[in-house]
Amino acid sequence: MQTDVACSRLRELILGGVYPPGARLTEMEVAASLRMSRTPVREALRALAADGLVRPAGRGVTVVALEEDDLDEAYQVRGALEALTAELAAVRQREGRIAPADLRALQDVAARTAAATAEGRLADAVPLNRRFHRTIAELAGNALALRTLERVWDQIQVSTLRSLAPPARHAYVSAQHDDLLAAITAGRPEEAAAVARAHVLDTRTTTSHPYEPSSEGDRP
Amino acid sequence: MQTDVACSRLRELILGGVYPPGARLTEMEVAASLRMSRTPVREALRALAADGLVRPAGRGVTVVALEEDDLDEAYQVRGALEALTAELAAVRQREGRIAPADLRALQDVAARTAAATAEGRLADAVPLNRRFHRTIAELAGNALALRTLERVWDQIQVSTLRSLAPPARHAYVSAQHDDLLAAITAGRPEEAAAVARAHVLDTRTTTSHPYEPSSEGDRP
DNA sequence: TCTTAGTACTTTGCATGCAATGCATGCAAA
DNA sequence: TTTGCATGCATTGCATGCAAAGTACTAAGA
Repeated sequence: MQTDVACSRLRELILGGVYPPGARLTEMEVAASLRMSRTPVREALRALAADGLVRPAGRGVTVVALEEDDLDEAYQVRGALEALTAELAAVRQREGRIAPADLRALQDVAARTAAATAEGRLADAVPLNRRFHRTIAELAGNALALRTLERVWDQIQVSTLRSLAPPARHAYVSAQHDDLLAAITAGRPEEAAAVARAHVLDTRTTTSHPYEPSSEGDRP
Repeated sequence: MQTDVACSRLRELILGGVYPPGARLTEMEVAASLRMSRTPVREALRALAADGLVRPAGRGVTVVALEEDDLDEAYQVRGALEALTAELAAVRQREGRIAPADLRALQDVAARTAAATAEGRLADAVPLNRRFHRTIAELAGNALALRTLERVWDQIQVSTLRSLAPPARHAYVSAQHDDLLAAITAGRPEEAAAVARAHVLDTRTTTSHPYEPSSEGDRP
């Protein structure tokens, strides 16, 4: 269907930064550029709004641009959910319910992430990093958690397109990934949960705050 | 707008059990009964699908009917998120950032929930119970967590309409609520998180499994 | 120059028509 | 009795027209 086409196409464009945070989209514009009528575009925009990628802003919609406070919230939710998925994955591993091939695939992704990170290939490292986290969520066997996390990841990704991770922290991040991988591989749920959450919150504090929010009036 | 009307009206009907889990809805039916054209109905159905209340099923959509496995997943996510909101609420309380009036409102809801529960007024107790949990999530000050939890609560509510909580556990539930309230009031984040999560998972195990799923083909 | 009111235009929201799709029903044949 | 197929119909997907609502711009008055 055209609606799905519009949806995935727009998602790519937004996540790719072609439509940057704050950009305004109108039905007619998008319909013209995608060469379809307004109806499917309309539905696609509503779907993206439900996913939190755009939000209605008077006339039309704007690409979501999370404030610092919103990013804090997003990372808190992400931390809680990734702690859950890491824990569940570790439990499954402990109970022998994770196929060796799947575990090896995870280790492989981790290794490639570390390599890309170490060599400074950010264009590779960023998607690999996300894939590492997603693979864990898949191993957890909780589809709802996975879907929910995808939403949160998307929102965070859009709002942090400009500020790619500072290279100085890369070794540190890799070490955290290793710890998480080890906890899961060894089947230690509590440790996996704690490491995952700490890693996510750490990512927040080291990636962010280009300026201090200094308590100004922040009601939209 | 009519779309919003259709959306909230349908949400009521579904959460109220008028359209029971598994019920099939077609655009034309709904449009006729709500006396509007198919276009806003169509958008409303898509919005509900994004919220997980209905899902596309061949022609039209069906009201979501979570399997036991799906309910397990939903409760896991709910547990993780409510642990987060309880923790955040306790932190805010500890830091004196919760208005005394808000805290009293929470205590009030807790008391009314306990009363309704003790007196067996299930019709009151169920919405009050949800309101208790929602009030905590509101106190946490994390809008994303609140929105996400609303989604999960909705899905759970739809799928557990028939099986109202077994009366035998009511005293137990009230005790757990008291513990949670106490941990938040005293500003003890770790304890609040642990109690909240345990309470949610406990709700799952005591509310559910009317029959053992015993691995039969269970497509309706 | 600043403010205000009026007007015109952009853009959305909804309805409806048309075409396409997929499912059900019935019939025929094995 | 069952399987295969064809036909008809219910239902959706998309386009377009029209009306309403909000916004921006212009002009006039203070």
